[in-house]
Amino acid sequence: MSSQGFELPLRLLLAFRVLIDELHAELARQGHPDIRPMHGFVMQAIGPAGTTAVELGRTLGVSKQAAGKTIDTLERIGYVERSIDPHDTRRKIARLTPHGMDALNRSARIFDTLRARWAEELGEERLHALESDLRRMTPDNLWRLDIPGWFGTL
Amino acid sequence: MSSQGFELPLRLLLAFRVLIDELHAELARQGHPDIRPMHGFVMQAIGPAGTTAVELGRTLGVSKQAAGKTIDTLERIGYVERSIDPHDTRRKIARLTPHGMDALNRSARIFDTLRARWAEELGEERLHALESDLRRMTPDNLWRLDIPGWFGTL
DNA sequence: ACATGATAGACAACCCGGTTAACTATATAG
DNA sequence: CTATATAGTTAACCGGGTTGTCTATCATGT
Repeated sequence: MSSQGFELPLRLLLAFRVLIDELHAELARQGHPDIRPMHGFVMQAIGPAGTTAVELGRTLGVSKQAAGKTIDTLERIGYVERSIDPHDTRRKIARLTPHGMDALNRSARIFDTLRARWAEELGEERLHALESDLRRMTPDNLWRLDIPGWFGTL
Repeated sequence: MSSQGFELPLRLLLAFRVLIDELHAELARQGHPDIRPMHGFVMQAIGPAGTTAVELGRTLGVSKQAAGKTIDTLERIGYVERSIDPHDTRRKIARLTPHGMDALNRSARIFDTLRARWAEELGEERLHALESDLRRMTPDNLWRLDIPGWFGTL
């Protein structure tokens, strides 16, 4: 009895949170104290070419309003800037500022070093197997989960 | 470049969400459509003996007010009931109702079958290795993470 | 050239799960 | 008996979501 089944999902969440927490501790040390856990993923989704609220909402699987709000806050704290699309004055393209790109680059590097620590701890083979197993059990598209509000709410 | 480092945390989150989503789809089919993703974990934390808001807050690592609110909603939807502690009339002990215990038991069974599906897909050895690796990389205490608000916010 | 329909964005009201601060009521220790 | 600690409640707020409604612009067909 006692259902060890709870163990698996909890460990997955915990592992995620541990990585995210270490990332943000390090990001804070490196000059990005204001950034919030999802901002890195959002900026990753914005990409180098920039995007609009509607597009961002589609790729993240949230409403355009939610995406718009997130862009608002990223703009407010200086990680994103908006400009109107000259070809379609309805559209406002959100692009990463240098500060935003810096955060994204640092996030990537920090994640890489965290992964390296895991590789050290578990061995590269074990870690590789873990990643491959996780890929097997999760959808192809990392972003679009088709679970409403999967971002931000348990 | 291109930092495969994002892959690991995202896959962990995704895997968690996939399990949670399947759990709640099945729970809804089995007569618990109103339950929310964290409620299962909260009820697990409440335990068979019941608990108070302050205690629950401590074990979950959230404020007593947050714990109290969660108990409020669980009470409203009929999964928990409160009664004053005769030995200390300040305390209100929240206990699972039969409906709540039913949800908890079903959750445990569903998680077990989901885990079994993973074992089928990956092989018991691989899954075991995965669980053991996750344990290696995460804190001992599954509940108390000491990340403020780790529940519910990315 | 113009009416019509689709699309982008903004705004409001709300939900959920968190936070801190301030308060009441009870218990306990000196 | 007083002082302090504790349990619970309430209120105001935040971050990230939702839906609904509205305006402005674009694109298309007659």
